[in-house]
Amino acid sequence: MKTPAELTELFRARGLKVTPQRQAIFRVLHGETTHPTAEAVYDAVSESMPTISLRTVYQTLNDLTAMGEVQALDLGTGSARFDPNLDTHHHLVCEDCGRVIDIYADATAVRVPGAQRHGFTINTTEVVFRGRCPECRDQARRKEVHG
Amino acid sequence: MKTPAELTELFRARGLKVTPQRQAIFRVLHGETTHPTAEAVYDAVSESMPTISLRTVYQTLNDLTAMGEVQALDLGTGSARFDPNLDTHHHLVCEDCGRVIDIYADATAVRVPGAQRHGFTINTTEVVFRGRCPECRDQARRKEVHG
DNA sequence: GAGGCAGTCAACAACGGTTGTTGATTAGCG
DNA sequence: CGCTAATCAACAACCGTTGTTGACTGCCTC
Repeated sequence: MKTPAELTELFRARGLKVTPQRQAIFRVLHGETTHPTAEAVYDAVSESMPTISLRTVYQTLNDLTAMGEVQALDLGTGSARFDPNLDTHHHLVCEDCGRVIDIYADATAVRVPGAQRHGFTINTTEVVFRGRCPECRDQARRKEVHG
Repeated sequence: MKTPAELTELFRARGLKVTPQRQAIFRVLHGETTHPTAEAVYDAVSESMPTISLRTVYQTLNDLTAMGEVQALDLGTGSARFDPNLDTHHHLVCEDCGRVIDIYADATAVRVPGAQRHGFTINTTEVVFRGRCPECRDQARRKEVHG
């Protein structure tokens, strides 16, 4: 994603004010690779700015999403996740803990055969790999042994 | 998906009773290709059985899901959708109206490169194509003209 | 064919994630 | 400097889904 400085410019250009809260959110998101939920962003920002409200975090994340600077993901983990990675990529999701990992795999070969297109205009192709992360697998195995 | 008769057997084998409500749900789902929401199933069943409760529909759909006889899909359309199609297939989703269409496309070539696997055990690979159905596209165009 | 118990019902509450609202306060930026 | 957006706290509400209760029904086994 863009740097906090670049986002600052963008917000100003859009007539949006660049508040300390927003800057703090920019900083948290920048370089983030864990696809945090709004709640997670809120927690992270709260460390340096304990008075920020969850409401404000949602607001700013939605602004960023509307501007296309982050991507909102619904991966069926209960809550939306915000992905600062704008490169074309896919996702690997742990079915237990909900952890999300970026995957760079070529999916250009996967197309909808014309006969099945039903007149749709197709905009995006997402691939979601689901499975279990090592931690959750170990935990499950440990449970089995003890059960 | 299995026929109502086969599902009846399965339910009995599991010690679950085959009530008229459940049979009505079986009948609605059988041959269904529209990936209905629980609400939609409820509406459909209500026609022949006006006293059925939404609660019961959820219960039975969850039972069927647990038994692997339908697949619960979260495609980011706000509510879960139930897919009676158990063949390996993918989905085409209208970003406007949420309509879902089954897609048979070969995605076996799409794999997670080993280096990116992070030790995950990968169980499934879902491909979701997003776009607009003809109806929603026309509607959007009409709006543009008038706007 | 009768009884036990799963299933169902209605009605209601509650959940979790997210958004709306209000009214007061703060502070960015032209 | 002042306009106005942004924020805050506190609360309510939304939607889809699940839990609960207590009474009733009817499937299925024996």
